[in-house]
Amino acid sequence: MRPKHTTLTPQELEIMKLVWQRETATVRDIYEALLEHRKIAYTTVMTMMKILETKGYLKKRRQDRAFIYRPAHTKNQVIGGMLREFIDRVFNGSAEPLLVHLVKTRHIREKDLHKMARMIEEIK
Amino acid sequence: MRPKHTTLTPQELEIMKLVWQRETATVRDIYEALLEHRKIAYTTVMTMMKILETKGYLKKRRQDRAFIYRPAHTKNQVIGGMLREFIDRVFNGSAEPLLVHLVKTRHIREKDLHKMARMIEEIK
DNA sequence: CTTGACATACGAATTACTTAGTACTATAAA
DNA sequence: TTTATAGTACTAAGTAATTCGTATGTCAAG
Repeated sequence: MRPKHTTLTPQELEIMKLVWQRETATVRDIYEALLEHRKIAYTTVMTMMKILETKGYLKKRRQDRAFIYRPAHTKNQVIGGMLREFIDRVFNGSAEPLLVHLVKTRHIREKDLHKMARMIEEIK
Repeated sequence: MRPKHTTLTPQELEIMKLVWQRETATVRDIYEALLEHRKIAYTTVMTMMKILETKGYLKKRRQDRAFIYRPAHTKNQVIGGMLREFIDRVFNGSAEPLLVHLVKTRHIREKDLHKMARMIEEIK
C-alpha cells in the first residue's frame, strides 16, 4: 500500500533539519539540540523519530544499545517536495504569483534577483 | 486573548479561494462549487465556514433565511501571511534559498525573473 | 393548514498531530 | 552482584482537523 501523502509536519521538519545538519544522529543528540530552545521529553523525541522512520524520512540502524538515525532523502529533495506542494496548494501550481508576492512584500531584493539571473546563466 | 496561530488548513484555504472569487457567498454557493470536484456534505461546508468565521477569516451577515459570507481580509493579505509563515518554517525566514529552489527545479523561468526585475523597477 | 424545501444549530466520530508517562532491558560501575 | 544509567517499547491523552448526521425552524406552495 502506498504511504499516502505523509507530508512533513512542523515538528517533524524541525527534527529533520537537525538530522540533516548532522548526517547521522541519535535520539539523544536531537533531544539535546531541541532542549536548547524548549522543554521537551526524551520520549517525545523518540516517538517523533519513530514516526519519521515509519513515514520513510529516516532510516535507522542499531549501534550498541542505541539506534543511529540518518536521513533517507536529501534536504533538497524533501524541501523541494514541500515547496512544490505549497505552490500547488496555495498558488495552484504556478510559481510566478509567488514571486510577485516576494517582490511586493520586499521579502526579496533586487540584488537577489540579479543573483538568480546569473545562476540561471550558469545552469544552461 | 490572542487568537493563537490559526493558520489556514488546506480545506479552509480551498473554501477561502472560492469566497474570494465571489466577493460574497452563501454556504450553498460554496457547497455547489466544491461538489464539482468531490463528494462533500452540505453540513460539512457549513461547519467549515463557521470555523472560518470563528478564526476571523470570514464575516457573516443574515440575508433572509441564509447567511451571506464575505472575506474579512484580502487574498493578498492572507496568502502573503501564509507565504511568510512557510518561509519562516521551512527556510528559516530567508527567501533567497527558496528562490534558489525555484530556479534549480525549473519551476521559474528566466523570462519570469526578468519580468520581476522590471516589476521592482516600477515599484521604486 | 399541511408538507416539502432549505436553512441553521448542535454534536459526534474519525483521523492526525503532539506530547509524555510507565514498564522493561541491557550495560557499566561500585 | 547489585544498582544506577541509558536505552527502547508500549500506551495514553489532549487538541486540531475533517466529515457528516440529526434535530429544529421557517417559508412558500398546494
